[in-house]
Amino acid sequence: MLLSQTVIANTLLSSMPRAEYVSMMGHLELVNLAFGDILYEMDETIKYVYFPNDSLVSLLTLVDRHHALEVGMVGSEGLVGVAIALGEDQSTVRAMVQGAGTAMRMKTAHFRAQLKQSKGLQKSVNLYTNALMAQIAQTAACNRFHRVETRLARWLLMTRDRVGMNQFHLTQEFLSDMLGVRRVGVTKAARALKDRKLIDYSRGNIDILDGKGLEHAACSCYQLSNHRPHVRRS
Amino acid sequence: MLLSQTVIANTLLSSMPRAEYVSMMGHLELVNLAFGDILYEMDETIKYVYFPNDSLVSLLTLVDRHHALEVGMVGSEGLVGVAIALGEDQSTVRAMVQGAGTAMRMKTAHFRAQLKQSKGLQKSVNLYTNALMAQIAQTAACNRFHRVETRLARWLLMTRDRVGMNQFHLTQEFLSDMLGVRRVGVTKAARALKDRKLIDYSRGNIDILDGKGLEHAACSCYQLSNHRPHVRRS
DNA sequence: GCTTCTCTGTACGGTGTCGTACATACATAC
DNA sequence: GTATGTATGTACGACACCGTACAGAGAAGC
Repeated sequence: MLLSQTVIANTLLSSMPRAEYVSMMGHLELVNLAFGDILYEMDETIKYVYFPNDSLVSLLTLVDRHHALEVGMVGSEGLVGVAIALGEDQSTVRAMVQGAGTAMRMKTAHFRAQLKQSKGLQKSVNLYTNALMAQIAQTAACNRFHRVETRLARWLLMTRDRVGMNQFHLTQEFLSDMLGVRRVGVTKAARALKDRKLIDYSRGNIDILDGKGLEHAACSCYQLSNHRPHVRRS
Repeated sequence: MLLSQTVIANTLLSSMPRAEYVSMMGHLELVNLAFGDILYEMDETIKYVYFPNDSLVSLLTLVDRHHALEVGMVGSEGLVGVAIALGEDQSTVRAMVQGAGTAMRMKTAHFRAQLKQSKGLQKSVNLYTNALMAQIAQTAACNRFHRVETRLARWLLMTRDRVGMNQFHLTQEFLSDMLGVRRVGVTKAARALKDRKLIDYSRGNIDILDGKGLEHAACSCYQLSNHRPHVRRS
């Protein structure tokens, strides 16, 4: 793996003024994130903030000890642990690795110190926080009004955009916790998309066959929650 | 109305160091907010940030031109327009006055200038932003998993806590946009709560008869999204 | 080969909400 | 008092999803 290439894969970091980035490099640590890793639990103290490179992290809200629901998705465009930038020590959500890969991580104390002296980082993080908030709000409405099949399509597209590939490994059991539905509900929705030749899958290996078609099958929330942050941040 | 009393009703402002507050007083303007006023529309430029005193503001996400859903509720514990503090000029939600009353408002440019020189304000606003984000995430899950009757109970309690009274005026038509359900759905849920002697109402005049009982009828989300921010912020 | 485990598919009654239409009750204005 | 408008209540078929149970099908271990 080319370290120099990996280091700047996170756009929040790569878009920083060079001088600022250099000043924080010493505290950045490259780590491998494995599928299923829990970066932190709900109400748990945050020790590190993570800047995903090619990894992908889900933010989950847990309810009634039974149900889980994804409220946000963080890839190379963002950071995990915005609460730290907002002065809070604990997470209000579970952060779980949904796509294996690498990330840069930094101790919370160092991150806060860096934020104080780095205007560029501050600005990027703030804008990202706002975009994440918008994503969460959009997801909330989407989960309320749209059908599982539609939401699944949106979810797959958002994942594709962040991992940058049309194939990835995710079981239906896992997806049911993301979408907040039964596993059987995922089966039916996935089956429908498969029958329409938009995707293919087998034992967790998902393949997006027709991206354009899948976008058409997804709800308008995809356009909003996914593209808007990118446009705005530049 | 006693002005001096009204001015410090917003806890975000009243909890600031006195010196800082004095320095921003000149730019704070006392305004009356009427029920139904739209402070700003989705994707609209934010001209003022608002610090509600006894007023209450709903943050709504709009979907498919049909549906509306409340994702956040802002009373005297917060401010409307956190996006400004995060460096964004436009709102990603609609902000609508749900409870008439007064608020302090400030031009966005002044607010940003003030933020730069006032550490206390910065800290308060950041912590509130985090609490709001947690509220939105919790609401997202609640809307997904809990029934209308349960959510209505929670919503009424949250409103009560913010207006500080057991009576307020809200039609079922209005409530349907808050909860993201049909008006008829609200009727059935409200009727059930009425039959249980937890609330009473007539033509929009809602009266909470049994607060404790209503808390029992509400979901656990009420405890979390409502109380946690208060505990944390102090 | 066989067993075991994981992942996916199918079935079925139950229920919460939807969309729509219409009826009743109260409030206000004239 | 009558008319009009607003708020609430009732009805009914449709449907998306639930909870649960069980059956196949592919992968991995022995």
